[in-house]
Amino acid sequence: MNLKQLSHMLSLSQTTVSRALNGYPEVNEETRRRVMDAAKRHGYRPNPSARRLATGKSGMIGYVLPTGAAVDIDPHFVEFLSGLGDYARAHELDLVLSPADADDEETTYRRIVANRQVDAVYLSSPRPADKRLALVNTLGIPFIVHGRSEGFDFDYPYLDIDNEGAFHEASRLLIQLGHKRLALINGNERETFAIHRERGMRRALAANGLALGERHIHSVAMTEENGYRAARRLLEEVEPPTAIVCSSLIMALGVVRAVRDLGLTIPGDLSLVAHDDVFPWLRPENFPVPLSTTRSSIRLAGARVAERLAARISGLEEGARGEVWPVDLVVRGSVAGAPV
Amino acid sequence: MNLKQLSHMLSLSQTTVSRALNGYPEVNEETRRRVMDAAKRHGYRPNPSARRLATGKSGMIGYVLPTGAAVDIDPHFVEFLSGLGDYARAHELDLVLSPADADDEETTYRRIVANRQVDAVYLSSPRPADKRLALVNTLGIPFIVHGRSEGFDFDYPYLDIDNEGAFHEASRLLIQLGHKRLALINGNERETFAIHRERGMRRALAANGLALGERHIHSVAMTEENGYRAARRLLEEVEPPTAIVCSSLIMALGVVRAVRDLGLTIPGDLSLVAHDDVFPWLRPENFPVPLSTTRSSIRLAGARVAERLAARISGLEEGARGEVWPVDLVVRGSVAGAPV
DNA sequence: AGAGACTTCCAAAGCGCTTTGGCTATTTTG
DNA sequence: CAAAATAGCCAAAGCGCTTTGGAAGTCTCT
Repeated sequence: MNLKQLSHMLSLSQTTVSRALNGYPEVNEETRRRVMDAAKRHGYRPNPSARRLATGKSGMIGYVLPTGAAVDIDPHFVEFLSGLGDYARAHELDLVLSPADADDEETTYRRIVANRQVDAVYLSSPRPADKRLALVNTLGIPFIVHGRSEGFDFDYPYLDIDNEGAFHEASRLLIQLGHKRLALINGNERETFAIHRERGMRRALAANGLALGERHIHSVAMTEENGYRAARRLLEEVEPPTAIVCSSLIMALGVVRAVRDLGLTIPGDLSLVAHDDVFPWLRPENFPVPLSTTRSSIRLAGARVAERLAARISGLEEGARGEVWPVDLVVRGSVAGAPV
Repeated sequence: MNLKQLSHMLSLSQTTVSRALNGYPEVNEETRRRVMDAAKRHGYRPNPSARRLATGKSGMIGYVLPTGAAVDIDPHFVEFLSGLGDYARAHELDLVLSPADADDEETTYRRIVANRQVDAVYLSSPRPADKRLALVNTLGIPFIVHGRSEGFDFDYPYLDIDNEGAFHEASRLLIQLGHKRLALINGNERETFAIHRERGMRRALAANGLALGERHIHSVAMTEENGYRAARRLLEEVEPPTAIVCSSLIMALGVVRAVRDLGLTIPGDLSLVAHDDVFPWLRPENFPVPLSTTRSSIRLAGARVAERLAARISGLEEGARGEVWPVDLVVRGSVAGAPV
């Protein structure tokens, strides 16, 4: 059932039927009703390919997926996606994943924009002065960044959590508990979120006359193994830290293992706080010692990004509005006063 | 730069240029070269929307993503995706994720097929007599199932691992080590992979005059917490199992925690084997006691599915070819002879 | 040399929608 | 009451590609 057939049944022109369906004003309400009715009754659905060709709009949002033998997709991605899907489903928005060589995402961005394959894109894990962001900005496709960049002379729309605030609060708590030697096991130091977290921690330390030693900060890919290694190295120092703040639950697993291997205890010998993106399959309250966390649901962020992308596509949202979500500090058994 | 312009520059018809570019035989090789050259020089890329409308082919593969507030996307998904992307990237294939209400995926399948949004789809986590599979089969869109179903009177193309064989081998090993009370912590019992694993285990037990008691099998969503709970319940029985086979590394984390909580040890009191889909961020060799596993890279499976989908789209693969990959049994420190 | 068979190219008709630029009644306005 | 404005509809021109159905030119064969 296509427009031609439908309009023929109704003895109307394609123009009128199209307009009636798309809510244009220049059509009699009575006529519109007739059209809508017939459309529903016959299950007419405009052919998206045709509509695309005519309008240039695809009804899809895009994401360029960096891939490569050495590239691992962040497990957070799936949770974000989950939230995105929650919103997108209700609006019949599809998501197009365009796999790209991690070393050359530009080509792919250019392609999907030139081809008008998607109406908007979102970027994640941005870095300072991220080239993708500059690119997408000049290409002129609607977009939203999940996270933030730095060092641009233009503004851009983003959704981020208050990473700096979160780690500032976590550190402040530990300091108040008497800890003086804090350490940070962070994510990739080139990503903005990691920079912000470090900044928040340094700020809290500085405010109390403390500092984060060169050796007390590890920036690594967020795997269990890296968490373990970093923790081992930290705890085997001459003057080991008495508290660790860690950028992910997965790394925290490794930290816990290291602590055990060394015959230490949490929170007796070491206080531990980690950031929790809220995975359904790994929860901080179920750690051997319930883990204190800075918590922010990445899933909700996904839903919000989808919502804002939809708004931008339909022109409801404009400009470079940045949105920063506060982060909860959830205190559980893994923190205690500094050992004497 | 569109076809019209390009053909005009070359003083050729659109027909000829189109054919030259698409490798049709009825064009002089000399002409083809000229066309190819000019196309490359001017960076001509056919507009996919137009091509789609004309051919009905979209150059994309689809996946219907079940979503909902209570629905969690499997973390395996991201690894599978990673593999899929590896292949797809090289072939400029994009992946369309269509979020669907988990209780009504049918509507979405029908939509993407009717709209010809994608050239092929893949299904994952199939169940016996899975409705999606029957649907997709009648809708006549090329597809591949990642995993297997059961109870259909038709064949279908799939890629699966030998879950039954894997758990058979794992169980056999444990039995050979003298274990008589084995337990299984499985995934959702309605999914075929879980059924196959249980079957493999039962077969190994039966071959040795043993059985899997009602109470010695838990089928749960694969989270750390569920692994913990199942293990607790198992180990607090009057006659607790001396060996557990577990369907995922994430649940195995919970098992290890339970064992510790109860003051038991691995492998002294309990031998443990888990299935490993090969996550980059959680590796069995890094468990407190290195974990024995049945191993199969889900990432490679993703790449293979993409490859086969591409082959089906282009007509290179036909029929209902099923492909079953063997699974490695990797023995590490978590298994030992049964306690006396 | 003329018929038949290739080879090589082209004009034009789709694909199914949106949108521009009228055209005809009907209503409003001065 | 004529002129102007408005409401409601339509024909046709895109969007940019593929593909059908020739047509013209070149070879081959008898």
